[in-house]
Amino acid sequence: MSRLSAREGLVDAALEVFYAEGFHASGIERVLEAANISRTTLYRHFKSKDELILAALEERDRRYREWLSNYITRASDNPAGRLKAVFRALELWIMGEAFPGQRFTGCMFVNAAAEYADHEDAVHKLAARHKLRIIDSFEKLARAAGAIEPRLLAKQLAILKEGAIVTAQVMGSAESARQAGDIAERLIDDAIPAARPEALSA
Amino acid sequence: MSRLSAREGLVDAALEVFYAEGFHASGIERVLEAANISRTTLYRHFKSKDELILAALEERDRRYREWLSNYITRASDNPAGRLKAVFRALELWIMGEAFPGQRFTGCMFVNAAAEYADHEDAVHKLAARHKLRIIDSFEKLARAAGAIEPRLLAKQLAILKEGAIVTAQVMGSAESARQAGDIAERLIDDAIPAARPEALSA
DNA sequence: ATTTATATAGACCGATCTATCTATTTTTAC
DNA sequence: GTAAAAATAGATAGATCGGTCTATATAAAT
Repeated sequence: MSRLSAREGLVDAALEVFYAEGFHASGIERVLEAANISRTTLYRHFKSKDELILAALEERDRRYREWLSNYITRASDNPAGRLKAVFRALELWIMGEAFPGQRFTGCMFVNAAAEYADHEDAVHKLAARHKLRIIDSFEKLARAAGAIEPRLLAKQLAILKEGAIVTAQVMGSAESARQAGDIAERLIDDAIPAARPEALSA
Repeated sequence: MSRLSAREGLVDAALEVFYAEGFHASGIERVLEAANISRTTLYRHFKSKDELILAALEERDRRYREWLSNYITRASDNPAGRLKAVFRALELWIMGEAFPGQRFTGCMFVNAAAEYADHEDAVHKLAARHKLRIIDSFEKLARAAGAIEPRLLAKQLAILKEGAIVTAQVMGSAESARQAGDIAERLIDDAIPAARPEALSA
């Protein structure tokens, strides 16, 4: 194992442990045994638990947005269709079919922001940045789809997405994703004149 | 101080500390000094930290639903208006004007469910019960308002509510409450034939 | 093959965690 | 006013926390 893959294994284990069991609740020891690595090695790569948490969240941000992007890109060839596909992706995620071997326990960034409530905390800031990136990607699609107010539509869809995820996490059911998706479809159709059936028939 | 108020002060302090700083991150000591009480007294009233957390969440559930109910009841005299008023209440809460001396750090039950991810955990169950009670209260209003599918409307509004709260917590802004409220108004109007302007003018 | 440099495992550190126990004070009862 | 009962503060226990240190093993270099 090169030193690069040691770091990768560490981040991978951190992602798994912190997502499944929380940040403060999980000791470094849990990560070490999950990564099958020793304390010294961890502190050679990261100067503190917080740094490891930040690295894990950076990786989560990367993987999550890549997964979502891939899913909606394959699901539809037009921007409006891709926005609608987001909520079908959420449903799969909630049912545990998005990230193999990883049980759904809500959005890792929401969970992180909850444990690190201070907005100035680096962890919290990273969570906010992730959400902003998601909104930005929605906005791009909304603009490409010809939405009247792309930023507004993006924020509305983001609210629906968060609501569906949190509800699923707390209640333990995936129906919220479908319900949010239904609302989203109406918002998208209303915001994109060309995509409205009425406009097409006129 | 009677023994009743000692318990009350303890629950009050627990609510404050755990909401502001998280459950695992807050030691018992922080609660003790906030309540100005000794260890022994705590363990006379609660047999463990978990029991104290459960008691604090029970109290939060009581206070929160009472606050929301009072707000929307005063805001409007009809069920549809009260449902719409929910989102104005959220905005006040996010801005820190709902619970005096308590900075907004998201929904305490969402935060609790995040730290206690196991659905069988008593804390998680309590969080789910709170959300169910909120949905039930929405459903009653929706039914009273003459909604076509009261349960569905209630769930939709709940998703919007959760989305607005989580977004506000992570992003640190109250605009999500207004945006969710705008969507909610459309859903409510669409679900209640008698309340639709078109229907009235027909 | 021997020296040098690096990575490792795991003992160890002080601090902090939840929870208990004891010694003392305060309250209650009459 | 005094005895019985209850509640208190604070010391303490035992476990675990994040983080460091040392002694050993491995790899690289010449």
